Amino acid sequence: MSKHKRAGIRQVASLAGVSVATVSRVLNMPDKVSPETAEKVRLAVEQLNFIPNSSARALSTRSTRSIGIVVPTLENLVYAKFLDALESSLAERNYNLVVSTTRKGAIAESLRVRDLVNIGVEALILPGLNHDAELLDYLRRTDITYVLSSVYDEAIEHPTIGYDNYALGRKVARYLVSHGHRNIQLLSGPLENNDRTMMRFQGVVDELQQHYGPEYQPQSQILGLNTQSAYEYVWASIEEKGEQAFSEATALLCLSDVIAIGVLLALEKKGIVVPQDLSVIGFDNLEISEFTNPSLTTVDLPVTEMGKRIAQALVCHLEQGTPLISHLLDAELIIRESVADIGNDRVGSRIRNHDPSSRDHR
Amino acid sequence: MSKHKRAGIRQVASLAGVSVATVSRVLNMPDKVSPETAEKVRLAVEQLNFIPNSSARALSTRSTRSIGIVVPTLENLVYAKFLDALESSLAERNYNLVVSTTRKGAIAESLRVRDLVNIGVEALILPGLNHDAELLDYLRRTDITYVLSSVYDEAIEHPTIGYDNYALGRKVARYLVSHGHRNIQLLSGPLENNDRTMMRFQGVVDELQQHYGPEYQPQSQILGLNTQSAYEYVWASIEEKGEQAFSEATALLCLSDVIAIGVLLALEKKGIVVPQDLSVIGFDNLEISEFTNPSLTTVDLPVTEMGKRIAQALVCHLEQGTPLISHLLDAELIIRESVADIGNDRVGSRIRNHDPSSRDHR
DNA sequence: CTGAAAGCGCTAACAA
DNA sequence: TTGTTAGCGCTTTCAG
Repeated sequence: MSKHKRAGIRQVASLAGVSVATVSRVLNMPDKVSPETAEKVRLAVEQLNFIPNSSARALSTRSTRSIGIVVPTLENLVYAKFLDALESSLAERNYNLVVSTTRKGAIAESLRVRDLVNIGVEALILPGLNHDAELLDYLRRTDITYVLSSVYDEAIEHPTIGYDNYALGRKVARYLVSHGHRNIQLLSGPLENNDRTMMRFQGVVDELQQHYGPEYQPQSQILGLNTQSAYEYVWASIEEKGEQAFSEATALLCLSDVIAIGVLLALEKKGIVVPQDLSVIGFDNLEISEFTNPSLTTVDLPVTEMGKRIAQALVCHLEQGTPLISHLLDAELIIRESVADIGNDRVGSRIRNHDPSSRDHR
Repeated sequence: MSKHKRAGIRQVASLAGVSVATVSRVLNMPDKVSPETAEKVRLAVEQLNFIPNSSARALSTRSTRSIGIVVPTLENLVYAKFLDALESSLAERNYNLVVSTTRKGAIAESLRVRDLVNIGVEALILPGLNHDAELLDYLRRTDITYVLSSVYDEAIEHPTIGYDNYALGRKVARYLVSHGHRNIQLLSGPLENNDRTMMRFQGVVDELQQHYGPEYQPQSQILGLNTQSAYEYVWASIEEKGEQAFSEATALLCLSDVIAIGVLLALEKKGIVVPQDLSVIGFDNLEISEFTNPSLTTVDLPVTEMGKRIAQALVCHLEQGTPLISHLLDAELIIRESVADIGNDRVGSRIRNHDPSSRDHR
């Protein structure tokens, strides 16, 4: 196909009868050039199909205008939604997003970070708190701009922009408690290397223990982070134990909507009706969660807002040196139909009074 | 935070007591350097936290090792799955993926392409056949490597790597016909600017007309490409027309699983049982489609394979000049529970005989 | 408003 | 095996 190499700025310059400096000017600061000269140059650019060499420009301006992110996988709507918002916000500011995955953990995150750094991203976004110490150290030593997403932790030395997963865990548990649930079964994705899930888990447990005493331990089951494993787990449980598979529990608390949806579908298939027989609650608020039967009560994670905030924070830092500070984003509990109020006045009233002193009233 | 500027290759060289060429060698072809020197250099690199400037390298080697893709949005699992596979395959070959979205068409694709070209991607991936003529012309003029994904069309002058959406439309329609369906209602996402949907649509219509005569026209409804619009459409139809909302149709053919899922959920909510009362068939084979009630019969699009093929084709072209040729990928119909066989021997047998001559038998 | 020339930081001949 | 040096193609002073 291609024979002739691409035209460079000098070809353009000579064809337009001006200097390369002028060509560069019409490209980057057109108002500093007389309209006629500019026009001549534009013609030459057009004629030669000139595309400025981005590497040369980047080398000269020391700015690649690209930002990298490493996620476990793109096959997850929560990440997809976040990335979508991030990409949009970055694009508005003329930055590009380079995405990299660890293939669900199969490749070390630090390796992917090196790759991104080597191709010249100016900043990095890493979801979660849990990263290789060496990686974090590397980032600090090499003075690379980065922010941890999907989490908020002001105590930590890294900038975090996200939500408080622990608090959300408590919030969800509290909601269940306020609806009279005591025997709650937790269903979660893998905990290892996923601090967000872990924090939610811990939040749930702590909240339940606060209400039901320190010896209280909810049942829990760790599944894959997908609909299939949840579906199969519920299915198998019912096949095995029959009617009383979940008889000890009044609610299934799923740490992710993809799991909750698998649960809902399997329960339905098996004739267990939600929320009459069993309540289900999720995390993420996927698009579909509004339309399941019954619709799913879940936590709406502010991933779109998070994408915007991160883009803004990073760009301000890169361009104006604004310090990167942590942002806490609010996540709302979306109350729909999948949780029943199984009555429990004492607990209910205890919850309604939210200040610490109220606990002394019982 | 940062005061001291990053170390360059000369600092490393002088600290290691060697020349910059040697440093470059240990970085890029370690075996061409004596182990001792290499070690000295590595130490210096370590000590100075040296990160080679990617722009300088790219300028020198004229290779950015990055490939760009423009998609409408990331919030769609079909794209997400494709991107995931693409990214993995690219990463294996040491290329990076820069993703860019048109925000569901809000921004001109050609603009996003310019952005990608300006930051130096070496190749582009554009889904579908339908692109601005000027854009395609630009790509050809400027001699940028690109491939059209998610489609296959050997007649066209552009390299396409994907599936034959028209043929798939026919395949799905044929399946329905073979199960005795005649009154079929099509439910699709937006047709404008989406040649893939359009081709499927056309394939369905052509196949049906082949069986039921040229005057046959299936009912059809265009919806948004999401679960919500499908759900709401079905819901509203039933609210409005009651029992006979879909009484003319025996099957709902959805050109996308996200739509099929909304349909399934709404039908279920309204007490219409699939497939006894109405059959439903989809396109995409999302993870969840296997677990819906009933499970969804759908077309499994080979997006993972497509990602691999594209990565391979592009990299071979860039590195060895291998010509880019179109690849046709096979997409399988996954038969599950959502389509009933409503009997129709004549049609059934007509279908089973697949060669053209069989049509003369009627 | 325009041009000459000095980099930007690395790679790759070429020479030693 | 190692060093010298000339680019890579653009941006950006600094003069004019």
